Amino acid sequence: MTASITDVARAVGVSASTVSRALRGRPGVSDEVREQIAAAAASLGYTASRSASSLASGRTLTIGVVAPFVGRWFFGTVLDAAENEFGAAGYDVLLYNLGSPEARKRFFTKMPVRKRVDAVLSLLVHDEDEADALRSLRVPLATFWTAPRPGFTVVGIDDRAAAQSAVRHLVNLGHRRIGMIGGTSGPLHWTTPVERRQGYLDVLADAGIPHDPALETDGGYTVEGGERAMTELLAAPRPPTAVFAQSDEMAMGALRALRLHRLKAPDDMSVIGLDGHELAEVLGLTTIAQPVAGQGTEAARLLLRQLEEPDAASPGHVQVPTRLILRDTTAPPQPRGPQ
Amino acid sequence: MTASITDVARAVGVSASTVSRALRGRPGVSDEVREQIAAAAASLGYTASRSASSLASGRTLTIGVVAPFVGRWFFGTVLDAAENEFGAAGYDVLLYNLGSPEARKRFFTKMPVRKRVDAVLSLLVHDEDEADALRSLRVPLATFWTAPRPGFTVVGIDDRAAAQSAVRHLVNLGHRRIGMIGGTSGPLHWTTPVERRQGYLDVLADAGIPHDPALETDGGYTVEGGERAMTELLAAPRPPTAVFAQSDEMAMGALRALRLHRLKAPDDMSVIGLDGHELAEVLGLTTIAQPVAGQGTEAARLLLRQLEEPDAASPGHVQVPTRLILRDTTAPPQPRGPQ
DNA sequence: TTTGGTTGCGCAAGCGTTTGCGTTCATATT
DNA sequence: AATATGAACGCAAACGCTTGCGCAACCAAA
Repeated sequence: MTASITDVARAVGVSASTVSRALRGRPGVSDEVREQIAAAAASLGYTASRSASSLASGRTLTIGVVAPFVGRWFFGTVLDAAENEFGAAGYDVLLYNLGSPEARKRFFTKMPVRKRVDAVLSLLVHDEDEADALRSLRVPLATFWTAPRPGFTVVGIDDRAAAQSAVRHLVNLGHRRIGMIGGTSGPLHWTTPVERRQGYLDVLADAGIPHDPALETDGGYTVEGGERAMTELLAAPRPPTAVFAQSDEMAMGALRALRLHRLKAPDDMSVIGLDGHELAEVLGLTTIAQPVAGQGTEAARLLLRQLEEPDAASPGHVQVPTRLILRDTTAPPQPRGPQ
Repeated sequence: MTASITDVARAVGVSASTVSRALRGRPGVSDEVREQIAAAAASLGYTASRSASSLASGRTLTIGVVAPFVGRWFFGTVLDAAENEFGAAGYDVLLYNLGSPEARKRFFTKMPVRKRVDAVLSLLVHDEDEADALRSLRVPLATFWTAPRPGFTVVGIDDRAAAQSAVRHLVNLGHRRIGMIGGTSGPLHWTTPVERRQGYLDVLADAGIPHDPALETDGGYTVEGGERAMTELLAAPRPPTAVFAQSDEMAMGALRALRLHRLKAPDDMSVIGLDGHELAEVLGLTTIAQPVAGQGTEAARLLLRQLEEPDAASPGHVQVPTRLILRDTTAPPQPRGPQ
C-alpha cells in the first residue's frame, strides 16, 4: 500500500505525532527534525489521508458546491472562479451537479455532504425545505441571486437597477415601443425575473411611455425561448422597435429569430441583453454585463472568511456592480422599421 | 453534534455493527430489525460519516475529476455529463479545476487525491510526468483526446476522420481554395491539432488540390485567435473561398472577422467548424458535431465498470462517432467572391 | 436425541490521523 | 547547587465507522 504516517515516522526515527506536527507546520518540532521529516515524506511520496485526518480533527478542508447544469456558461463560469479561490486556499471542492429533479431529490434526501464539508456554496435557488436541509448541516452557507436569507450569505447583482440601465439605454436612443423577453420565477425564491421586469416598468413609467402588456413575452431564460418570444413579438399588430431581453441567451435566440425573418439588428430592431455572456461579444450583442466569475470569487472569499473567523458576523447580502457594454445591436429607431 | 452510528444503535437496542450492515443493505440482519434501524436513522437524521467509513473500508466512493477551465462550454459539458453518471452510481465527485499553471503545479506536487478517490477522470492532456503521477495512485484512470496510453482508458473522436468530413463537404460544394484555421499541439501529447490537420491534407490530396501553406493559419483554439486567423487569410494575396476551422470557437471568431470586414458567410466565404458547440446553432454555423456530453458519459461508465470489476481488462481506447450538421455558413463558391 | 448447517447478531480490532497531557532534557534564574 | 521554565518529543486516547470471527438460537436431516 501507499506510505502512512508511521512509515515516515519510522524512517526518521520519531513518533507519528511529531511527523503530524512537522508536516502541518505546528510548533513543537525542531527545525532539524522538521527538515528530516519533510525529506522522508517526499522520498516516500507520503500524503496524509484526508479521511483519517478529518476524522481525527473534525475539519474536512472540503467545500461542497451544488449547482445546476454545470455545462452552461453561466454556472460553469461561477464554479470555475469559486473553485480557483477554494483551491488556492487549500480547500478541495466536492461538486454536486443537480440539474435533474432526480439528482436534486437524491441529494436532499441522502444529504451526502453531511459531515463531509466545512461549508456549502450553492448556485441553486432553494425553497424553504431545501434551505432548512442545508442549514441543518451547521456550516457556513452561501448562495446567489435571491433575496436575503437567514443563515446564508447571498451575493448577486442589483437586478432591478441592471434592467433599468438596459431599458434606459433604449429610451435614450429614442425608442418608444420597447418589448421585453422575460421569464417566470416559478414556485421558487428566484427573484431575478420579477426584479428585472420591475426595472423595465420603472423606466417606462419614468419616460412617460404607457405599458403595453402585449409587448411582454416569456422566453423561459433559454435560447429557444428567446427565439420563440421574438417571433411572437414580430407577429404582433404593432411590433416594438426595440427589445430588452432579460438574459443574453434569450437575446441570442431573439437575434436568431430576426435572422430567420430576414431582419437585421439594429437596422430593423434593436436588441439588448443582460449578463455579459462570453459569446455576446462574438455576436456583437449590446448587453448589461454582470461580473459572473467575480461573483463566484466573491462568494468563495466570503465563505473562506467565515471559516477563518467563525464568530464574525456573516455579511448577509452583497451586491456587485453591472455595466453597459455598447456593441452593434442597438441604434436609434429607423424611420421605416418592420411593418 | 450530529448523530453517530452508536446513537441509532442505542435507539434501536442493537450494536453498531448491525446498524452498519442494515443501512448498507448487507446480509445478516432480519427484515424486522432492518426496518427499525432505517426508521431510527431517518428520525435522527443520521448520515454515515464518509471520512470514517472510507477510513475503515478503504473505499472512498469518490471520483476525482481534473479539468481545465470548467467555465468553457466544452469542458463544462463533459464534466456535467460525467458528474451525472457518477452521481447516479452513488459516487461523489471531487473537482480540481486546473486551468492555471499554478493550480496545476499545486495539484501534481501535493497530489491531494491520494487516498481520497477510487478513480480519476482527467480532461487534461498530460505529459509523461503527470501521467506517472496519476498512475502512482493505483486507481482506474480515464482521459480524453489523446493517443492510447498505458494505464489509461482514453475516449475521443476520430479527429482525422472528422476533419476529413469537414473538408470533404467544402470540396463537394466546389471549393478549390480552402483555408484552415488550426492550432499547435504544444509540448504535450495533445494529438488533436495534428490529426485534424492531417485530415485536411488527406482530402486536399484526394481531390488533387495542391497544398498552399499560406492558407494554413494558427487560431490557438480560441475565439480571438480565430478572428485573427481569418483576418490574416483575408489579407492574403489570394484568399480562400472557404475555411475549415478546427474548432467551433475559432469558427465563431472567423465569422466575427468576416462581419467586421463587411463580408458574409456563406456568400463571400464558406466557413465550417468542428465540435458542435451549443451556440453554433444560434450562429447558424455548419459544423462537424462530436457528442461532447456523450464522451463524458462514456468515460464515466467505463470508469465505473472498472470499479465494479477490477480484474476486467481496461477498454484502452474508444472512439465515438461524429456527424456533419448542415447550417447556413457553407455554400458553393460565388462567381465573384472576395478579391 | 444428536449432528450439522443457517441465520442473526455482538465483540473487538483496526483504519490513519490529531491532540491533550506527560516526560525528558537543556537552559535560565535565584 | 537547587529550582523553575520552556522546548522538543512520545504516549495513548479518541474520531466513527467496517468487518472477520465467535456465539447463540433455531431448523432440518439423520
